[in-house]
Amino acid sequence: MRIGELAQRTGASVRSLRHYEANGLLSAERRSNGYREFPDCAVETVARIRALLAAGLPLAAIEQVLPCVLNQKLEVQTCDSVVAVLQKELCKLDAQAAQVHRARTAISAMLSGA
DNA sequence: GTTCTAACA
DNA sequence: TGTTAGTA
Repeated sequence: MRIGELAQRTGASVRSLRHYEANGLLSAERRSNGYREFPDCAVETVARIRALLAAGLPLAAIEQVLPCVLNQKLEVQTCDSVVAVLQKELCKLDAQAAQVHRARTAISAMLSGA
C-alpha cells in the first residue's frame, strides 16, 4: 500500500511515516515513480512503533528493540540486544533522575533560606 | 489527485 | 511535527 493508505490505517501522519522509514524503523519498496510501497505488515509495525514512542523511548532506541517487540502491548521476545538497549535507556533515565534530584534539592534549599 | 524531497516556521 | 514549494 502507499503511504497515504498506511497513514489512514494507522492514524500516524504521512510526515511521521516518512520519518520512521528514514530512520530504518519501517521498510518500504520503491515503485518506478519513486512512491514508497509498504507491505501489509507495516500497519502492525507502526502500531508497535507508536506504542514504544508513547512509552517514551527515543526513535534511536526503538530502531534497536523493534525487531524483538512482539505486539502493541510491548511484550518482548528475550533477545540479548534488546536487554542491552533497555538497560542503557534505564541507565540514562537514572542519570536524569539524579540530575533532577540535585536541582530540586538545591532549589529547595535556596527557598527555605530565603 | 497523490507522493517525493528539502527546507523553514 | 506541520507545512509549503516545486516536481514527477
